[in-house]
Amino acid sequence: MPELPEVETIARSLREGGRGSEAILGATITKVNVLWKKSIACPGVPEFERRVAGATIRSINRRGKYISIGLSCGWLFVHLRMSGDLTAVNAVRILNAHDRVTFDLSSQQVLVFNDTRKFGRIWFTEDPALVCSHLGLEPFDEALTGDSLYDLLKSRKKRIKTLLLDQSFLAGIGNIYADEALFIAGIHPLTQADHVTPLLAEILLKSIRQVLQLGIDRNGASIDWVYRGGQFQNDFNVYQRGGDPCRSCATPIERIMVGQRGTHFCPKCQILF
DNA sequence: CACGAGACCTGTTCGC
DNA sequence: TGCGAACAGGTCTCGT
Repeated sequence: MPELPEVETIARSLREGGRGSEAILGATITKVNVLWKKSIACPGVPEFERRVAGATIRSINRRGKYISIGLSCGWLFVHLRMSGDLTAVNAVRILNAHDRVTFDLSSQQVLVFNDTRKFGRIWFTEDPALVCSHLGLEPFDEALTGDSLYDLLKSRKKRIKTLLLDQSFLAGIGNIYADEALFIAGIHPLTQADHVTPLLAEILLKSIRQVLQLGIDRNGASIDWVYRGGQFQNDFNVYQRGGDPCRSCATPIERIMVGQRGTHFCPKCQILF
């Protein structure tokens, strides 16, 4: 499910409360319950439970599509992959279907990792680089400019859509926001990255930031049963609109597969460079 | 280096 | 109505 705006929304909810979550900053983890062992990426489950129990939650942030939770003794990183969710609720709560890991808190709350498809993973580490050193720049990083994006693109032969999904290129963009950003930019998803000119790179960066910011403003997108509360799905121009008329020129939106991902675009508004 | 296929998983939707 | 296929917001690994 979650791309940058959804992960940002979830992290903010845990930090400040909202979207069905309570704020948990300052709480101490009293007990860890691992219900699906594979949800723990590292270290092993016994060590994970032992080391995380007793830790105090000091910070909650986002890096790429990871939620980073700063503890008194290290870091928790949570990647929600396709169907994960992380919420904090009052302790009086019955176990729900697909709950994979729960953290009992001193504040009479429970932090719950729920993940239908079991793709999500949680890491505990003392060294954040171990988990996220492979990530590229944040799309809103001030160091990222039209010029620097052009520099990153000019020697790459990949299709632009594939590159936008590459987390070591930029961190946080997923299938929805890649399609939406390329539509705003007027760039065909199959355009080879090194065909993007400096001017196009400038336009693409603005488009990426525009759709991500709108997504954040709408609390993310909620498409089906997985993630609720977001409203960005009402602003889709192309994603899941195959066959529907383009909002700009009325040409039917096309759907193709790019790198085994459903890809949506307007064949008239988006130019293959 | 770039791409496609397959794996990891469960649930919903679509076509016959 | 039933049933199998296709598809889903992600990422890793392997073969070409």
